Amino acid sequence: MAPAELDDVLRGASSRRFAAGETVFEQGQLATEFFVLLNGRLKVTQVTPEGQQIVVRMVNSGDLFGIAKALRRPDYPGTATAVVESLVLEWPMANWDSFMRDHPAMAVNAIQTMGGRLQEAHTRMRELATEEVERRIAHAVLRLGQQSGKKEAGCIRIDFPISKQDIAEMTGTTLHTVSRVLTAWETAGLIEGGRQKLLIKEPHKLLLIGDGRMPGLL
Amino acid sequence: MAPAELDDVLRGASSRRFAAGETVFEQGQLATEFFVLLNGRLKVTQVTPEGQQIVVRMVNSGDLFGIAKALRRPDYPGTATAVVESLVLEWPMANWDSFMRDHPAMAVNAIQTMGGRLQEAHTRMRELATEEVERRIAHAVLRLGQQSGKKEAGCIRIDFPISKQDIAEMTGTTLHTVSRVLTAWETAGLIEGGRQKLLIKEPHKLLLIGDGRMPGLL
DNA sequence: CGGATTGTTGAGGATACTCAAGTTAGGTGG
DNA sequence: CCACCTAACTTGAGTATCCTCAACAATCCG
Repeated sequence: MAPAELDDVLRGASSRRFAAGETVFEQGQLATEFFVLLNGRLKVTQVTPEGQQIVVRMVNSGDLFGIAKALRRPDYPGTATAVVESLVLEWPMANWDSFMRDHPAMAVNAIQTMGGRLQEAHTRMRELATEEVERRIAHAVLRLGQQSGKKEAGCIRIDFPISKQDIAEMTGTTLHTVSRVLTAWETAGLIEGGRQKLLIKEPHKLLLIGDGRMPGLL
Repeated sequence: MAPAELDDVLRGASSRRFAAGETVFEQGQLATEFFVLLNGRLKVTQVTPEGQQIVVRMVNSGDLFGIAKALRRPDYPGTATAVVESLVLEWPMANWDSFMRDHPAMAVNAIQTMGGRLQEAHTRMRELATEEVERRIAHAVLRLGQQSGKKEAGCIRIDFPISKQDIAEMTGTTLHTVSRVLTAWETAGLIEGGRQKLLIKEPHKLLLIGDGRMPGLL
């Protein structure tokens, strides 16, 4: 995008800071803004009518989020919560249509963002539909590592806090089952430091478990 | 879209007919075309490395499909099979970028198509993660009715053949369980004619089951 | 230091899968 | 038009996975 064009786009934006635990927007709220995450980490969750929660996705630096307009919805379909201190850029949703019209590069970008999400959603659907719990957890942990992990000498560090409850809500299982699985993995030396900043010590073995090419430790 | 613009778009297209059971494209194949379904009904499936199949979605008249480019993929991620005789319009994938660039209306359309699919994918994810089998089947059947059913005096007719295997692959369960559930529903008078053209006789009761506000018949 | 949140671990049981054997429906060819 | 054949479905029994319930332990945070 040309610098002049970029200027034009940024002129409409304002930035905001969120502390860990604060929410950027809540499920059901009227969608008055859309956002880009500049820095930090968010999780997007949904609550079912019965009160069960699921984690829809994690938002990483650079990601577009809260684009209810693209889904033709007046409200946000989920809640976005900062898991670490985060900085976001926000635009009035009223700008969305004109942005799409006047900046084809942004439209293409939006399409590709949605394409990526659609693929991930399909992957998770397939996992939920066909895989047993331990494999789903392996895939979820590996995905976290890929999307927001840092390599450290063959290991992968997930450097933001992720609770077992969160992992359960990503994989359609319970806190209890996640605890049992991760304990078994830690005992076998595949991972470490479950509580705050998970370290994947043997990504390769986790991958084997995820693909069902290794027995599983339960 | 202006008639002249539409003409321009249609010039690049060719149409093709598929008999029931024929495939429009197969998973893994190089994506050389994208499509619009003019008439008929398709299902899009994926096969897991272990050989399990899942139904990703049904394609209805007017739907855009096979848009691998929007997902930044060189190949089709799934297989599209005609479930009834179908007519499709196809364009060389090479036209995709120029279409998006030159016809903002098409870009907006593509975004909204993807938005709709993303929402459906999230809904199914949530169902798979939190609901028990009978409720998932209820939701899947109701979704089929909404997307491609015809109202007949308070009932809803799904007028294309749908096997129990297909429903199982939509809901992450087995043929056997689907059979037991549908048999129970048919006995209770909620549905009829499971084999070829399913008739939903009591959509309201199915909705109650889907939402967990009715005991379930297993 | 104390309360709250988060995680651990065990026992028991329900849901839904697997395996297995039969049945029905639908299409095909004689 | 009927007989046959195959694919789709039905139904039962046994069982595995994973959930629920429950009590306790550890960690975090002010």
